Amino acid sequence: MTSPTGTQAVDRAAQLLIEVARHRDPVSFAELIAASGLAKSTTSRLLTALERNGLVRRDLAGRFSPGEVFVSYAWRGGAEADLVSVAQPVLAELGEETGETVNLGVARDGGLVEQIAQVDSKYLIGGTNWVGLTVPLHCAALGKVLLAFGAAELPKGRLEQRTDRTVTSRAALAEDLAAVRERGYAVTIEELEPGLVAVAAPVFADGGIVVGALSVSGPASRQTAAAIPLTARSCMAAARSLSALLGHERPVRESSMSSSQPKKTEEEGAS
Amino acid sequence: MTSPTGTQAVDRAAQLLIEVARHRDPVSFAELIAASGLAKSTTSRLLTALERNGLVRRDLAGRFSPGEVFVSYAWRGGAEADLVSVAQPVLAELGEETGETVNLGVARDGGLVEQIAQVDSKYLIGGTNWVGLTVPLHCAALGKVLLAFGAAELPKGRLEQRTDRTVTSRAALAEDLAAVRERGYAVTIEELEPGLVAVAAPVFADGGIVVGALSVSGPASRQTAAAIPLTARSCMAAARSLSALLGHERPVRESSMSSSQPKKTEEEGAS
DNA sequence: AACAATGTTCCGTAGTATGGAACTCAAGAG
DNA sequence: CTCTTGAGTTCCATACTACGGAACATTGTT
Repeated sequence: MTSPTGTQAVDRAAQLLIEVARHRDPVSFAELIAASGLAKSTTSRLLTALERNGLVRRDLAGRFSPGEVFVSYAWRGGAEADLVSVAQPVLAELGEETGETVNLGVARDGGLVEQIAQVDSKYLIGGTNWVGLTVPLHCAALGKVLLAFGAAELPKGRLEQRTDRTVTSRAALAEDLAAVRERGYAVTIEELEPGLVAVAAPVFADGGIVVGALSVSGPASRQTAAAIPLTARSCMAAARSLSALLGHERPVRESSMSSSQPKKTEEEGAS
Repeated sequence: MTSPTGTQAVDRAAQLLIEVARHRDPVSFAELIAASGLAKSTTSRLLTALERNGLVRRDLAGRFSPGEVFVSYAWRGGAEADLVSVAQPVLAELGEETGETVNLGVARDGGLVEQIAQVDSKYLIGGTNWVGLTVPLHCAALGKVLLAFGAAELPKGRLEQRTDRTVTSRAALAEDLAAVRERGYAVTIEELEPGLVAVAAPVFADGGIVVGALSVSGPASRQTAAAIPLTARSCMAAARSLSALLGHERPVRESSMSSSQPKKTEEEGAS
């Protein structure tokens, strides 16, 4: 199927590396041979090369885990920085489409969600800059998505009553979250701040893990009951395309590069 | 062990991948050519292969960042799981050596430190199981190390007074942290719980980032003023070897990638 | 002690990766 | 508008590199 020439060794090594990186637990040499279908000697040589370069590590029992390169990438928060930069064009497009304030949020410990990227509303009445701001999970659309899809956990203790519409009963919230899972998006109507309505949808990474959420927020005057489903549709579509960029349910890769790729005449924000 | 034979292509691809993973920002094709000293065509072929396998990603401007494989590893917390398993033997040895309770801790948001691995004391009077437990940063040895080395931040608000020896003044704590940086280890004497003394040292990952801390805790009766420096020495040694396993200050890896290296098979020290 | 299982090294050969050059595409310059 | 320049990909003959079977180490098992 995939027969791009001139990279057999690299492709094989990459497959071994992926096999190691995907598994939650260390992988044995034998499993790697089985998974790759390569000769023992070849596998050994490739793994030694990967190990020498710090891409895999071998434990005392001879099993393999991802190496220092992965570890340091993960610890220095590379994935989050990456998320922001990969997300930027998607946010921009969603902002363009809805005209409202768009945010990307991730879970923080302590029952909070932090907005890590934003595109400002096109209207004069819109959100201020929320980047870096953390808000409670239970009263934010972003937070509800993260809760609903298991990317965050409610803290113990009472749920803060931000407005008179904030849901503070855990039972009521649980129902709400079930609805979120079913619909695929969350809505908060004046639960965080009077007059503020937000819609959010989950962003998945390769492996189906929810890593964040995408939200569209606007004043209740614009985001009426009638408008919300439309906003939600756009938001979900954007979240899906972002997920795709992160490798979630990755589209079938072109087996041959010969077929011309669909041209991207997408103009990027001038800068 | 260092006999790079039969893996030229994989080594080159690995170096390209590392170059991409190390940089905080996307790397351009031209930079990669310069850094690797490879021919354009070769570089292009290798990068295409890495991209096809999801190890690197190419943005709209054609620059490279780490791919989905890295992203999903990082998001599912692979690094932390890895830390625990890599650390286990080191903890065990430190426990053997000191006889006291040994813990590995990492920073959590909200001014807390969580113990993620433990080796129990050999004595009857020792720690209970603290894995999963979180404690405030300012009154734990682990926490002080994380604070001193920039792996955690103090929360706003008052610092909880756990015992009458807990340091609750931010100024006093700052001095304490300066001392920690200088000595290379932190000590808490009955600051978290009466009768409990702990010593902790930082664990670094590749890149010099502090990812966690290693602690030895015991009753004040055993960890006397005289014993503490000795315990600290062991603790620091263990932390250093754990850091080494994570790639910190790893033995000289040719400064970057050796440029202008025509095709001479360099004879690195005789095999 | 002999065996079994697991992983590494050897080595001749086949076939794969290599890099210069040609080519494509896009963006400025004239 | 055409010409030029730069960035990146594809092509292709060559020869060097990676391949894999088998021998060789190294441990663990009966």
